Amino acid sequence: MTSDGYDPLDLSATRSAHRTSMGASDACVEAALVDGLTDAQRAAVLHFEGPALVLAGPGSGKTRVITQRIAHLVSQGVKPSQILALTFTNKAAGEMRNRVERLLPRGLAGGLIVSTFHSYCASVLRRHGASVGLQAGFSIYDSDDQKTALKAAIEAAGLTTSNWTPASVLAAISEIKNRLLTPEEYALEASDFWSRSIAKAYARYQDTLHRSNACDFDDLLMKTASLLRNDASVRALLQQRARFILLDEYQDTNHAQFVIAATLASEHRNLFVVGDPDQSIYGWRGADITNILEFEQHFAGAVVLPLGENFRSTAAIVRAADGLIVHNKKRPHKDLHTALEEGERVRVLRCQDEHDEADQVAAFFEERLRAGVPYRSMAVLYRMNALSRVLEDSLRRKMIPSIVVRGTAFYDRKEIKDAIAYFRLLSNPRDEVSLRRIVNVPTRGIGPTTVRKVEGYAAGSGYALFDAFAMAPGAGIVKGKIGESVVAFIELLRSFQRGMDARLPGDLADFVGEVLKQTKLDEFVGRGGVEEAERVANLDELVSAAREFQFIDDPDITHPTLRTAVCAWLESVALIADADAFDPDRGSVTLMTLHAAKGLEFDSVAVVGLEHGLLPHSRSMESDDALEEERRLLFVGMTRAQRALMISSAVSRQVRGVRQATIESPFLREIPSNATTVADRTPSVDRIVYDEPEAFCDLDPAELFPVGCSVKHPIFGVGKVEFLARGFGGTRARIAFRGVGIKTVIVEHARLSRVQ
DNA sequence: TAATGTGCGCTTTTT
DNA sequence: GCGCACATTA
Repeated sequence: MTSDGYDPLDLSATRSAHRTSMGASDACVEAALVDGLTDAQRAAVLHFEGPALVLAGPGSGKTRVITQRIAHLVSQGVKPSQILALTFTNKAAGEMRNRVERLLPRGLAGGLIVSTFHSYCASVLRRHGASVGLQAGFSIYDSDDQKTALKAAIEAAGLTTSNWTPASVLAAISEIKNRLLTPEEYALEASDFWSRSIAKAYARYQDTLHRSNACDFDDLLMKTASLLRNDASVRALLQQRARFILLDEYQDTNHAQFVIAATLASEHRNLFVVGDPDQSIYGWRGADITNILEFEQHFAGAVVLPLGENFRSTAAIVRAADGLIVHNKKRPHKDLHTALEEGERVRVLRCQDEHDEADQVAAFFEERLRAGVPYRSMAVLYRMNALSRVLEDSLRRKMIPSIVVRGTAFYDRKEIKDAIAYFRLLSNPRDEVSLRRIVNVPTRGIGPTTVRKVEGYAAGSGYALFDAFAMAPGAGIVKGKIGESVVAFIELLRSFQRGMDARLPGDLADFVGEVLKQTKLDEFVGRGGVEEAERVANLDELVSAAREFQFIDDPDITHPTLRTAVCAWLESVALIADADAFDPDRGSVTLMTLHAAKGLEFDSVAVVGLEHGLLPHSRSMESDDALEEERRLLFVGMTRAQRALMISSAVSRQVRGVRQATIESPFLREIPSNATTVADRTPSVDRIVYDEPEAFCDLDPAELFPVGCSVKHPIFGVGKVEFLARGFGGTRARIAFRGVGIKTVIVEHARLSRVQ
């Protein structure tokens, strides 16, 4: 995916290929498709049948290869409806579809599926989910909903929750689901206390999801995989629709995705995957890098097509990035090169603090603007979202327009989640998470005690929770004012449901507005001051979002109703990706995480926060694999830049309210000095401290100064190490100094030495 | 039951 | 620095 059309170097000779193809005959299309491609690109585009792996380094034109290959297949007479292209984000899918449509004569792309893995699975399950226990209106739970469901499941099962956090349990469950193990299967292999507890929690959690007619992100994949395995007729149908499969970002697929792809491809064996092991950055989400490394073993007779030439970045940037990534031990040898000019060196900046750093980023962008580069071709990348605030402020002060790319930010707001919960409950009354969420929002007197009563009634009678609420007043479970309130609540929802079945898809936005009004949700969030007014504005924004939602008629559904549209809208909202919010046409500098930047390119890029504990992140420093993934993350960031790259760190940084001294990222020392210019903005006193201990940056402080050892500190004297903890900015050691008392120091800074 | 106050703990990346 | 869980008061 390309960020924009701005391209001062005309870095690629192939960009104009599509322009000559409009309305041309098939033969002309054919010629135009390969015109201007390199030999390697042409080989990939012209690849026809059989499995193929395209090893596409950064900037090697992989999106072009995929789109032109699709067009090529169609020009060869392959029906678009037999081509399935899967990407990582909706944005990438949309972009790819657009490009293909531009390459083909008008209307020829009909029936082509270009989608993300998750939305492809969701649409498969909408249609065929019954045999894996999903009804059409099923809800898709995000991590917040997952937490709620897990808590409810654990509570209902009477399991103790101390010692484990919902997040860690969910991470474990996610890992199990990626391995495609059901609760029963996992229980068989669970032997120790922890895994047996997880097995129980997993089983209960799945019960809750099943009762709620809901699935989480992992279920979308897992249930599709199991559907393909167990239902021969659905398998045959989907295989037939997938005569040619193209997978983008193959290095980031997990086991479940591998199984789905392999099953779909097993009939026709036309699996064409594109990826780069050096850009695998989702290992923490279950991505399995061996999928791409062992592609040839998995698919006999596979063709491997390397695209090594970088058409994006100038030579200095490529040299810097390559110099970094060669430090990864677990990687196939790969040559990264460019024929482009040397260009300017990578600017390495050591700043005083995060404000200084942000100002330097602003200065960098102002300089690039003077060089004729528009703001939309500039980006700041960082390891975590929390770093965006300071950058935003600084850019705003300098009058530099900027936008933070975070697709889910809007839908993370409480009032928006509440609103969405209403619609989820309307399309799926079994959705317990949504029901619990809004049963008393706005407050209508149905508090926790009432909910618990009805819950007990549901458990005893076998009713679904929603039905139990509907029956409770009549059954005398809830009485008086509360009973009336429950009746009114249920009746309100039922009237909305009748509307959903009677009205047409075009009424979506109006309906959304009506529900917000009649539930009085807008009034409820609006009472109060300025912040509350903003919440109301957000709800209005939700109505606008619904208005902009394009409901695409599904040829399989003869009479789409408003219900169909609500369902489709909810699905699109659930599967939104952070990167989807990226819009290069806004004329602003882009701020986003390194993860979200994958697949994009910009003339000028600043990567900030190159500090030990931040990049590499402290949570990634326990294993070599995780550390290598952090290195790949920086590699991805650096290779986004076409002509100017700045990477920076700050000597001191405030993280969640606490200012801390930092040390430079070890990655900085891996970047070859013949590709960089270094500027140190810190006072010389600090420099002495930070330049000296380079030698032991690589060594594990825990090994150097283990708990119990005696150390000497230049100020506090001799003491004994009591405790070590890794954290932001390095390793903290609690040391009991003789005559001074207990002090906590950052090992990397404190210039400690061992004494016997 | 609702609204407000207080203390505690955690702390990345995201479909 | 923030959000969540729990406690207190009307």
